[in-house]
Amino acid sequence: MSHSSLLLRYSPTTHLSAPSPSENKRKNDELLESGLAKTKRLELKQKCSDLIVLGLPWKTTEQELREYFEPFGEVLMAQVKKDPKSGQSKGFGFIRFGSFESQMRVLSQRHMIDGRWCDVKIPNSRSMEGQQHQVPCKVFVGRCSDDITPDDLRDYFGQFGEVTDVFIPKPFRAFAFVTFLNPDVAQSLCGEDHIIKNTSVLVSNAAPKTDHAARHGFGRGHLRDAGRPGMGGYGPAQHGYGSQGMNGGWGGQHQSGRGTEMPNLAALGTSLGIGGSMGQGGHQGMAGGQGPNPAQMGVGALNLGLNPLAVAAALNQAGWGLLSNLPGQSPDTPMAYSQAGPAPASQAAQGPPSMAPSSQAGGGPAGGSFLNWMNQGAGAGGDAGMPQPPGSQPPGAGAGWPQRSDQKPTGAAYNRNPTYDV
DNA sequence: GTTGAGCGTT
Repeated sequence: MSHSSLLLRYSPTTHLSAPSPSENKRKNDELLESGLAKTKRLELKQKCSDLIVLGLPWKTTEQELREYFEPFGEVLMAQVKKDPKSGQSKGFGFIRFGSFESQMRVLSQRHMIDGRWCDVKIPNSRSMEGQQHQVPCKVFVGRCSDDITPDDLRDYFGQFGEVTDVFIPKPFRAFAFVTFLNPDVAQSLCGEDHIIKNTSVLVSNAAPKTDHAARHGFGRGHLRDAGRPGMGGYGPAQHGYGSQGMNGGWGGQHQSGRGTEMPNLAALGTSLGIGGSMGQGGHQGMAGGQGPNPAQMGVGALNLGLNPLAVAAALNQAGWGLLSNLPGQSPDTPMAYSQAGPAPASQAAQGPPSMAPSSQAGGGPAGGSFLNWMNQGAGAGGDAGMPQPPGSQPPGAGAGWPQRSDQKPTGAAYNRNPTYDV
């Protein structure tokens, strides 16, 4: 199924069980609420944070660092970490942008600074924060009867949107988890009663996993009620996208080996507004060797000139888990995006290696990487939309990463084998 | 005066 058809099919009002008038009112409230939550989600997601710049030349000064990044937008802070005694640079620094758009733009590519390729990332000290704002794709299904199978749940909930995972604890505990591709679908179902196999089940928010120790021992005793493990449920808790813990969050894996609770491209599409608009690469207007001025590019995801795949990759490395190693993913979903994006003419040669499961070996730079491919413009002409400060685009770039003899490939771009986490 | 994966004295 294509992504677009999924979105078209999604309707918050499509439910089998007829809601009572009072339920309808509540439903309206919830829709309102969900809108607010969505807004908040957006705000949370668009907060700037400091960015770490790895791989700086020893000689690069803070002034030079700032000057390099200024074409991307207002630079609020630029610092090069140095040894206090010698004053010698440690080879990395931090920058802070005034706008999220600038941040995204910078995160989505590598940077040639003073002759070295540098990686810009969300620093580890901050990367967990993003995970607290993840959108729950998973719902809790309470009051399950013991004759409801995973397939039953998959079939039933499949009418609302693509189901990416189903989990029924064993031994039987009268509840289950269903994960949707689209977090909006998941949210739209929360608080509703549904009838499956003549059983009325209650759908509510899946609580973040916070207490691994308790779960380990099948800690039924500490559950607040038999139908609701952990905290959350629906209601006021819907306001809170931030999970309490730094670990777990919304990303329970259920030991199923194909965890899909992380935010995905569908979430991106709905919350950043880029879904279904993957056109022909970047803005041609940015092409040309002139000094780019990314700050003048339109704001709003649709006008960012960002390749959605690039955004996904950026968010991924920003700790939002959009891409991950999921060897067990269904084979059809990635294609929905690979088709939507600009198809590289020579995709076999320079497409994201992760598209091909066979390219997992080693995880080295051989054959490039997703980010690699992305930064080449993700295909013909795609990099026209990427700001390329003077000097950042070496001659011949686009045919592959420049491989400097004195600089080995660094960072996640080479260590990962991202596959689409959708 | 060297180095090249990492993660921020305040």
